[in-house]
Amino acid sequence: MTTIKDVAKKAGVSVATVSRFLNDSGYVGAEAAKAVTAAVEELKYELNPVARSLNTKKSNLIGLILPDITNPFFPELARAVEDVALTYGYTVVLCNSDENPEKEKNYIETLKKKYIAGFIVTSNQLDAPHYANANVPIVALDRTINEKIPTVSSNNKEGAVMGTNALLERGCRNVLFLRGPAELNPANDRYDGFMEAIQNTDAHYQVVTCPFHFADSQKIVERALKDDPSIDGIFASSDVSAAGALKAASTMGKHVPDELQIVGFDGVAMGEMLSPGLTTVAQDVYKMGAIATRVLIKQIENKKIDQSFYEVPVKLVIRGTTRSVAE
Amino acid sequence: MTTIKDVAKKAGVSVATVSRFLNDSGYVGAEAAKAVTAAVEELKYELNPVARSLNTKKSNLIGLILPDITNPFFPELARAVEDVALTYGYTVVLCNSDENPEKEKNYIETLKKKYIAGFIVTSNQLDAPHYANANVPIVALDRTINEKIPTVSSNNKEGAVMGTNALLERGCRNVLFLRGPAELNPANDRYDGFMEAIQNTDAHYQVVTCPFHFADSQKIVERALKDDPSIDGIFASSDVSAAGALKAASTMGKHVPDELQIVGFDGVAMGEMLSPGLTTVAQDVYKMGAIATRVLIKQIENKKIDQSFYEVPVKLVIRGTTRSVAE
DNA sequence: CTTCAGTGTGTAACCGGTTACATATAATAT
DNA sequence: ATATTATATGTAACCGGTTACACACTGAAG
Repeated sequence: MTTIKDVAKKAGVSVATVSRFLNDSGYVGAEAAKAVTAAVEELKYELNPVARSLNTKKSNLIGLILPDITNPFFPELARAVEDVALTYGYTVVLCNSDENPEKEKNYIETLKKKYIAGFIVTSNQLDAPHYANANVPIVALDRTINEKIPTVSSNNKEGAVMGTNALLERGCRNVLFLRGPAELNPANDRYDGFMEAIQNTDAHYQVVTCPFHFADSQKIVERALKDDPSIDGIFASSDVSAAGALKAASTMGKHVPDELQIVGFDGVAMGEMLSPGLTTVAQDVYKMGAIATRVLIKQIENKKIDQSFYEVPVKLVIRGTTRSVAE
Repeated sequence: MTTIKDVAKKAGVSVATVSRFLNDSGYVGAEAAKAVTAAVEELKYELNPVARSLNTKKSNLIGLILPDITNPFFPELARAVEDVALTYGYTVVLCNSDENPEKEKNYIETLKKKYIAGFIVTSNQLDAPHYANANVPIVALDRTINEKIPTVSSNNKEGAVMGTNALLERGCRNVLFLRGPAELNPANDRYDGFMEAIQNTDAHYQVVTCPFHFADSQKIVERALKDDPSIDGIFASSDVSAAGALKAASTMGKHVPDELQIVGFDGVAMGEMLSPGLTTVAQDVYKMGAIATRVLIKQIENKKIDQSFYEVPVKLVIRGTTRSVAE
């Protein structure tokens, strides 16, 4: 392995000059620069990032902390983070937290020892001290941590309004809202949007709390449909729940979309694979991940960040679980 | 930050003794050991992994190279790798290669500079030199790289036999096999299994090559169904293709499973969300990832590995896209 | 002709560990 | 009693970089 010393010798300068040249810091004369360039080229020198880290107490590692990569929402996020990180020369460490604060804290501690550059975090531990006091750049994704930490999120409330209206415009008069867990910020925002859209309307509605879990959602919807067969529209706070609802409709012989219309929220790929295809409020998950990563890198590189809250617009994707709108 | 020197001073010994004690290498007297333990405790000393890496040219980083985390097959794998890695004190770096050899090579080079401990690789670049000559522990997942590199894989061939028989036992007489891309080892094994199971049978069959892609699969199946309406069974080499087939059946008004039965391969979570639920040959993806990681870590820690090929059994999961078996 | 800021470069300390080597003592073998 | 081995520890070099500091030179300002 060739080191900076080899380069220095070959170029006939000191290691300090080579280092300065490589880091574009301090003064380096034109001749020295040329000699170093040539030596680097000839020896195929590549800087040792570990040695650098030890000095600078910095690295190009980014930690991505998420509850569970297995949840269909996250892979796309991870993909975006990795893509953007790569173009900026950063490397992504994957951390499944299972929403467990101990695990999160552990990751943070472990990676800080490696001089991790920063974290992108998706967590429900809203105001956990290990984030607030982490003393390392952080960007929160999809869920607010605290005011000092930049957040990127979907426009959940507006999305919920859009989704609700989609159902109403298509003739639903008795809507079941599948509300996500109260600990989740986005779930609350979606709930607010739903309420805002439906409240001054003559439509009936009911709200049921429902985890973002397929089988549970299915069960909950089956019961709701049994209790009130006149439900003609379901707005689920997540696509997984919507899939559960669709399955419930299928097992109970409710025809979708003729007897029952369903709208999901998320826009995961699975939605189009269902039959009928799932109408949903699609988040631009990739974009969220990409923005989060760029904002994080700006923070890391001490560049000014213009805002501390980024809201990514959401889009209604009409597929087969809703009818064409009545004029 | 407290360093090994602080500990040495506090314990009244030299840094060498502290290091030896911490690494359990060389001799350390009982008194010294006690003093060091106390000092570590009192100062809350934690070893700096970067400094250690610089010396030892080792790290506890594991690279996970996969085509695209967005592909529903991989998140579960990643999850398993991360889980196991964590219990052994390793950290996982996520690498989306897009099957691009340049990107793969790049990751390997970049991470080797960080003294990465090893790689888990899922790649189609079967005999790529950057793997064969990587000079770092590697375990291949799901796809064979070369003979020297341990591989863990599903029992694809046997699984395909099971899937085919499931269709035949349930009365299919004209089976369409959706064959995966020829570059993929598992696709070939599944094809072999299908052929073996169907060949000495009086059932008709046809084989169509079909990428592991939903919309493409749907289109291909729609055409096949149009060309030959007597097809009464489809065995897809992947669940995503099976989902496409199911969708095709739905758009063409073929009732599943009465007129057409479908079996997939993979066992991804999406399968149960479809209506009807997808009958599939399920791989134990988590187990594959877990085994791969353990084998890799054994390699890293220079422990003997008993075999170089691990085959994880596959399981037939019967759901709604197949009928109950005729007696 | 000083003085001083800007430019260019090298020496050596330092980041926080590991480890080869030297040295010393106690235990065992011959 | 002496040689040999196992145990125990410290000193200092080293891993491969960064950077504070000292020093030298140049050109412009006063």
